Amino acid sequence: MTANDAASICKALGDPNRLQIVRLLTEGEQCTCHLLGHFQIAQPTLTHHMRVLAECGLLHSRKEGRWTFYSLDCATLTAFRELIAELDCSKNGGRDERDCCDRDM
Amino acid sequence: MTANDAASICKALGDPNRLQIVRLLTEGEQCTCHLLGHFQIAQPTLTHHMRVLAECGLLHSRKEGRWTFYSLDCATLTAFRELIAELDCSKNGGRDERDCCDRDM
DNA sequence: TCGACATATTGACATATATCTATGTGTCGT
DNA sequence: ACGACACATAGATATATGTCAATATGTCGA
Repeated sequence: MTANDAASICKALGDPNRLQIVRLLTEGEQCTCHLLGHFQIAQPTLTHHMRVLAECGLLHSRKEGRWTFYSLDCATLTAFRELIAELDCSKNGGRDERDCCDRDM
Repeated sequence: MTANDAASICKALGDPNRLQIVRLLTEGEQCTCHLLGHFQIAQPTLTHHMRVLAECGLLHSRKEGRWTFYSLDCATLTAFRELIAELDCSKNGGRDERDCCDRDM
């Protein structure tokens, strides 16, 4: 996963509704109409959010009759979780101040 | 950390430049001018990005003479990492299809 | 076949965002 | 005191985004 891929996923998760959608999907595959019951948004708005989540690779969709079932793309989500997990702060404060502009620019 | 806090952080990390800034800061505290050397953006643009990252709690800033040093807020970052780590996909496909609209809406 | 249902698409709109130039503010060295 | 430096703020602009109403598409049951 490239840094740009990760940024796209972060951007997708940057809307509270979309983050909640992903959290709901951790419980398993769900159809649009079921998800819709959890939000105060119109149906086309939810479809828009599902598209954003799908375009960055976070979702699978599957049609069955009238319904569309969405589920998390485990490979993408796992790669993303690992990238975020690498953002550690254990080195905070360890940088020598003399490394500021006088030396580096 | 509330879901809205997490969404704000995701939104902040949803810009490729800002995600890279956070990655650079995992190496330790750095001043604006040093960070600026890594990007093709104007200085006010970088300041804008630093403000976005600070407003969602990801950064500390410290002034020393002419310089402003930024570092990661370890508490916020850790809480965020844990929330993202909880987005697992092990239950994918476990939902009974009969649970769709007929039953739930 | 017909109507109800589930979802997708389109188009519009208000707001948010990333970026820049110009300028302001505070600090340091001389 | 003065100029250079590091950074912040203000204002402008083009683009992106979240939302909805209206409509289209495809499916199912009667």
